[in-house]
Amino acid sequence: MVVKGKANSLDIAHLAGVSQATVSRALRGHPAVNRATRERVMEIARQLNYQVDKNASNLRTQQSGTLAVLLFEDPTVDDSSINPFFHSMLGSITRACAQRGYDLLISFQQLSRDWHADYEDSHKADGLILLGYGDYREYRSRLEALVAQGTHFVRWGAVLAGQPGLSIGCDNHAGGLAATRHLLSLGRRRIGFLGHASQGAPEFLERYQGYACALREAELTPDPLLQAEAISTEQAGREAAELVLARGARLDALVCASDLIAIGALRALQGHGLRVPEDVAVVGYDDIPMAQYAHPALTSVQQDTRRAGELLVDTLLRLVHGEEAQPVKLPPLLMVRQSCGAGLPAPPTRRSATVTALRSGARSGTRRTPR
Amino acid sequence: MVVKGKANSLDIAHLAGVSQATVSRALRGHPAVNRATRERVMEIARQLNYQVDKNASNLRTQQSGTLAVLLFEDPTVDDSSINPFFHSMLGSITRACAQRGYDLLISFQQLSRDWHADYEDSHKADGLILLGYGDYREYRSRLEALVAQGTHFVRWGAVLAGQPGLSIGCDNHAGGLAATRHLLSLGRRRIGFLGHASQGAPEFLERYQGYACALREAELTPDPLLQAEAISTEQAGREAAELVLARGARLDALVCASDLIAIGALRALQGHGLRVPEDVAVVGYDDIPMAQYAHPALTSVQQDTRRAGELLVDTLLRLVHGEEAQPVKLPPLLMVRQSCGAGLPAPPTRRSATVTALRSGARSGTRRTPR
DNA sequence: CTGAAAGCGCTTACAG
DNA sequence: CTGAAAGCGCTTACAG
Repeated sequence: MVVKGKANSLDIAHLAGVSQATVSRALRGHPAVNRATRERVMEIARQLNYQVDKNASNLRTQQSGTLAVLLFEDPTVDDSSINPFFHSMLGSITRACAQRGYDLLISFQQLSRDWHADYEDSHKADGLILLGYGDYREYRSRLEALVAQGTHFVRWGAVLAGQPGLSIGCDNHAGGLAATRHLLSLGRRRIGFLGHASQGAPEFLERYQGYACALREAELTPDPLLQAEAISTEQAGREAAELVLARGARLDALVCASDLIAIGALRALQGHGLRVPEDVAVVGYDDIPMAQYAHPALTSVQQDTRRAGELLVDTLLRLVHGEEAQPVKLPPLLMVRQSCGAGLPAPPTRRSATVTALRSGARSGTRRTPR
Repeated sequence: MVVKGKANSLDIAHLAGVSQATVSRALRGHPAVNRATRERVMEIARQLNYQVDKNASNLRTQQSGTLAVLLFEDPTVDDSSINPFFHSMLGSITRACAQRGYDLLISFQQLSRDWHADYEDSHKADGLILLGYGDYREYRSRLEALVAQGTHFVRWGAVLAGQPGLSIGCDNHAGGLAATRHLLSLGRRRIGFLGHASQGAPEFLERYQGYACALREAELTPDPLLQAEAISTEQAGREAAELVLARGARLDALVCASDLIAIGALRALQGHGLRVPEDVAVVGYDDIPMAQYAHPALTSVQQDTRRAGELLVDTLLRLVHGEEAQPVKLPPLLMVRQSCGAGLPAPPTRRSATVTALRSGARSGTRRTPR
């Protein structure tokens, strides 16, 4: 019962004394196969360590049993580090795929390069999961091309009307709203926003709009002096906070569009001698593992990555199978830790960051805006 | 020039007025193809958005152009979080694969379940990369099965003699040595070790041996009272530190077999009112992103994940192509931050953790060993 | 430089 | 319940 090299279904057929077609049926659990036959075939297959050749079966069935994740990274980010939030998503997608019997291909895409990557056209994957914060405008046309080609895909990100393809995302507006309401409830009034609140980053824009909405509920006006643009890196967060501080306007809290931005902001604030949360409260977004190790531990808006991964996979699979599928907005969850100052005494007499505080504070090493 | 559904090479052949074989040759860059012919074929392929069907070409060539990463997780770990160190490895492997024109399949393996996963037997991958800290003894027999089946694979981990297959790893002994020597050079003498220093976890064992070796160089003896077992989780680290503290022996530093263990230890020490690094210095291992956000920032032994990913991929590819390949031990790098107390004044008068300090310290919530 | 043909290892109507 | 046969879309000797 030794077969040189890898065994194939014909080898098994010979050994079992049946046709190759019957071997194939037995292995796939075709109901019409005689029970004794099936068991004999299965046993021989087991002994030979036989595995169906996926290339052959995929070629025949025109399916791949594989999904692909395309991870988009902002090219300005140091390419050795992925945003930790996407690591978490990746983990949950991988698990969801495995549970459903699909393999997962992963690919890091440079936004700059040509990318639809044609996993589906080349029959390497039945569908694509698109992950990443990038400039949305840059790749909208590419999404449209995917739709035009009939490629099956789902996108993680802002759920917008009139958007090509189907998106699954966190309710970013609700997240920005919750973070800001929480700060307001703690007595903060001069609340800033750090993030790239442009059309090109719809997730961040929605978080900003939630922030602005909460302020208006409290009859406050978002102050442009307390806002600065930042992509999702610690350095951008530090620079954005420096910029806001340099403007000298009063500030007692910061809502940050991501945890990396928030961690950068913490460093900048502390570098200026400001205490977090006593002088300036900070709230982040994503609840990456680092958030709880930040000092002080970062209050953050958590996205349910486990549920998100499952939804992305299940939704994509529905699309692949030609079923109806809906975009979904997942509710965010505010994780309250120390950086928002939730445990502090009543706020009225709290010192807040002013030009004075800024000038008297220790200078941090990296200063981008010389003013 | 419209073809219904996906175009295949025969469609192109008709449009170009050549045989399908010529299309295949032109597309693959076969040198014998007439230049004008090739250009015509390429242009038509481009217009049709044609992609070679990988299932067909792989079936024909008996290759897959794909590698697979199998990530093993300790089943006791909360399955929503992967050790951050492996995230970093995954990122670098993904990039290395992409650069070399290979696709990457990823799969999370439960140690408990059947796993060789047969990616190679089923022709889904040309080779496997095995990643993970698990109980080595549990899967040694599986490695042997892979070798027996002629599967191509490389393993990340301890490079041991007589081990099945080929391993690429960090020089764990050198890492443990460097961490401990550093603490000794700062005047620490009562240095403990937290990690699972058994045969089942050879990486940790090697780190332990480096630790013990450094102590002996300094004419000190590793004290079993200052050692405790821990798998690589924060909780295990906290519990291990609690256990050591509960024994009441004097302690002025801890070498931890991973950063997660070290972060757990920090919490336990601080929960007992001990100051890090003044009372007890702590050094971790892996230099995960969180290390620098720990409080105090964690001194840690860094593994060069970028180089590691490249080496894993290149070595596996050599194996796949039937070339010679060698195991490699990468040199570690000690990243000095605050937790080791490098910036502190001379040590002789330093308070150290004693039974007294323990008893008087605040109690942390989680206590595993009631003694 | 190009074409006709075989064949990679399956799956699945079609017959019986 | 089972077999003979076609065919998925390529690649590559073999001829010319």
